[in-house]
Amino acid sequence: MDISEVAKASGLPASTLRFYEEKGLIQSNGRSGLRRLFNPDVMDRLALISLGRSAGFSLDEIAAMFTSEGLEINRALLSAKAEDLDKIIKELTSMRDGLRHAAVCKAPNHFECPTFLRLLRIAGKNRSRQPNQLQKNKPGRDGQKP
Amino acid sequence: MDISEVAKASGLPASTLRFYEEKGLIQSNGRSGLRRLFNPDVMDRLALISLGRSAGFSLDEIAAMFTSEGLEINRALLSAKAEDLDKIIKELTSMRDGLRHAAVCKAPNHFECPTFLRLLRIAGKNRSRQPNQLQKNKPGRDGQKP
DNA sequence: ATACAAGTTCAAGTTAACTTGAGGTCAAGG
DNA sequence: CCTTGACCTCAAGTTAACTTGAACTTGTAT
Repeated sequence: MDISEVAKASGLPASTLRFYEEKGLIQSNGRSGLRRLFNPDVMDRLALISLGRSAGFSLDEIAAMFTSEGLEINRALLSAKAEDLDKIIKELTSMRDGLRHAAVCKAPNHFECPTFLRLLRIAGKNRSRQPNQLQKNKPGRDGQKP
Repeated sequence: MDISEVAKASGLPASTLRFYEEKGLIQSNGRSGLRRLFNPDVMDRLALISLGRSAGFSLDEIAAMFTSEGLEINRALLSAKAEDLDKIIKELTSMRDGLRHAAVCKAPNHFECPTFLRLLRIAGKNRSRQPNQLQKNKPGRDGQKP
């Protein structure tokens, strides 16, 4: 596959694929002239990277999991991450419920609403987590220029 | 309250509080000499900011919710965010389960495990989300220098 | 044969959310 | 009075994860 095929199939811009290669997250297996050639199973790697990112691993952490012999995941690390995720899920669930409530709450302002305040208190307990930013919808930023 | 009290109570370094003030996320209500004085209810604000961050809002989005008259949340936005969260929760749940499985999976490598592959496919569907990075454990970085 | 779209490299730019550093101020204690 | 520590400002630095731009090369279509 050439880079644009991989880009298309993965939804990632070519620049990201090059960047990932440079980081050692994926490999191209040879060139045709200058052009990288990718083995189709790079798609699995990319899926795995995507998974890892979604699960909160940094690219460096993911790279560390892909040791020399393909993929060799540290099982303890997986378990630990699963537990992290579980915690996050519980918090997000509280927040979702809190948000849903706040959206329909009749109190004159949210600080007078006991439900909302309870939510705040839950959120307050977990100050240790960094953002999980959602992608901004910058229009037309897909790696293809018009 | 002076800034160090707020810092202590909130767990945030003073530099972050100043930064938040500059961004308009919190206000100090006056000075004693140079020093900022904070009204105790800044703590509620901070809790709300923490909540917002955890729920995936950027600081700018949060700032936009705190309109002139204290906090005046756009209810439609809240609902929308609740739905976003719900989606994220579902995905994270799949991932958590997938990770738990992978951690104990007997297959010689994860690509031969159908459960893991199913997980990959789930993760693959959701390439639009940015990381939710967990805080690195940099030791001794708490805003207090020795 | 030549144009050109699609590759390539490498360095530098971007964004969010802070942090760090240099240099300055002030109130209280010795 | 003078030192000290906690605070201040403002500019610049940091990190992750990419993106952009400039300048160059190449396979393919005309």
